[in-house]
Amino acid sequence: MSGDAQISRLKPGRRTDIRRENERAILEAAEKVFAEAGFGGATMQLIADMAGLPKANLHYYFATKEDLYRRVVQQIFEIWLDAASSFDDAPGPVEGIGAYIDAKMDISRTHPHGSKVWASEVMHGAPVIQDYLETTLRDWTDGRIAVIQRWIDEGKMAPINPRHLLYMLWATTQHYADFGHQIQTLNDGRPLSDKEWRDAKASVKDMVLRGIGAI
Amino acid sequence: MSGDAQISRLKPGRRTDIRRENERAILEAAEKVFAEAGFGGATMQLIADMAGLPKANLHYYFATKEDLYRRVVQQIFEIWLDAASSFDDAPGPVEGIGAYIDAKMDISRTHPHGSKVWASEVMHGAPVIQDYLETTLRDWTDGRIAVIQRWIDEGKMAPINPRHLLYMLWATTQHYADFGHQIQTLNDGRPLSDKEWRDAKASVKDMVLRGIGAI
DNA sequence: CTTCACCTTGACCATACGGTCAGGAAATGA
DNA sequence: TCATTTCCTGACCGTATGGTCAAGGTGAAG
Repeated sequence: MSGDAQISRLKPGRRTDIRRENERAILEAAEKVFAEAGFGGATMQLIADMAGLPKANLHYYFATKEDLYRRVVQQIFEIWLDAASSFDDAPGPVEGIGAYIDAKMDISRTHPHGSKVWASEVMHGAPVIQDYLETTLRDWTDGRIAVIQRWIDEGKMAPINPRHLLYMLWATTQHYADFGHQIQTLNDGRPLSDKEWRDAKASVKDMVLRGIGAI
Repeated sequence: MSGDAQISRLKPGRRTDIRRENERAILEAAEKVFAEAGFGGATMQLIADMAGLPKANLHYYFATKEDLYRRVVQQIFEIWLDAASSFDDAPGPVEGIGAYIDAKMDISRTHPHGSKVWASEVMHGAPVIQDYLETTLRDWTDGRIAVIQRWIDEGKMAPINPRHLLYMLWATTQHYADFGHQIQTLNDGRPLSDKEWRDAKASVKDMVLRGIGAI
């Protein structure tokens, strides 16, 4: 068993490749369609077309529309959590929160669809990922609140409410993805350039770090 | 004609009352359903049930689902703009931006559904209110940027980028409506109490006003 | 070559949805 | 009272959607 597994990992075999590649293409298309149309507005047909597969093939890899949606949301949540590591091992708020803002702003730029799907899911009452909110997210939040409180106790920042600081960080960074269309419209219809993204990141970091008395 | 109009305004007449009351009930139900299910997930039947009317009656007052949706979004946008007046006639950022944060946080608490519908609309590319973004919102934004820039020039706040300050204000205040479910989950499943809302408002104002060097 | 597990897909189905309509009820004004 | 406008609604329709299925294709192993 384990020998076979190793061999198939080294020499993947076309079968495995097909499955992996098709699932990847479907998930990528699904993320985009769910983000642009919402769960209710998205259709399996549209996802199939975008993935370049017949609709029946989608149901071969993902039993139901809800299963596919669940996978998309979970995928995003994991990216989300990975970025959270920026927070850890930082000596103080300037480094920790600064790196976290950088990471989340980068995700907003590279994964705008995922951010929208997440936002939509939460706005509709988190019917699919409620358990994640109650376990993983709550634990993560509590841990980060403790870190921030420690920084406050050590006099490295002003005594603000750590919970509302986290909300502000989430809101502000994800805004650039979720409301990207509005931002683009107010930017004369053009997407933010590299320079404008750097300005955005710098502005957010400046306002937040100054706002918590870290600089 | 004008005489009749005046009379019917003073003594409304049952006809007018019926229309106004039914339209109000439909719009209220629609706002909630659109917020909870998105445009695609909402059904006219569900809105009708929630408004206590047969579905066919909805189509008597609103020709299509899209017409009804459009009215809901417009309604929200107007509430939005009214709050913006907090910004004007303020001697400086502490009063102006402070009042704006107060007003927007209050709206997030009293009109969470509307905020979600707006967010959903923008996230999906603003198919219905794109023209509002390009005209009314852009003009409003430009005006407010000018005001902020004046405050900066007068030395009343730090030289931050006014545009990104506005984005932060929108993001942070609306987060309490759009992500209210997540906030409630992280609050042990309970909605924010009066005191917790006061804390939230105070925290946001404190961080923002300190962040822009106004206090 | 044969076998077998895995993949592919056109055709099909039941359902639910937005929207229509005809005919009746109710209110208003003359 | 009668005529007219407005309002109400059950029944209906065409369409689009999520999902199914049976039949066939394809590559790897023996």
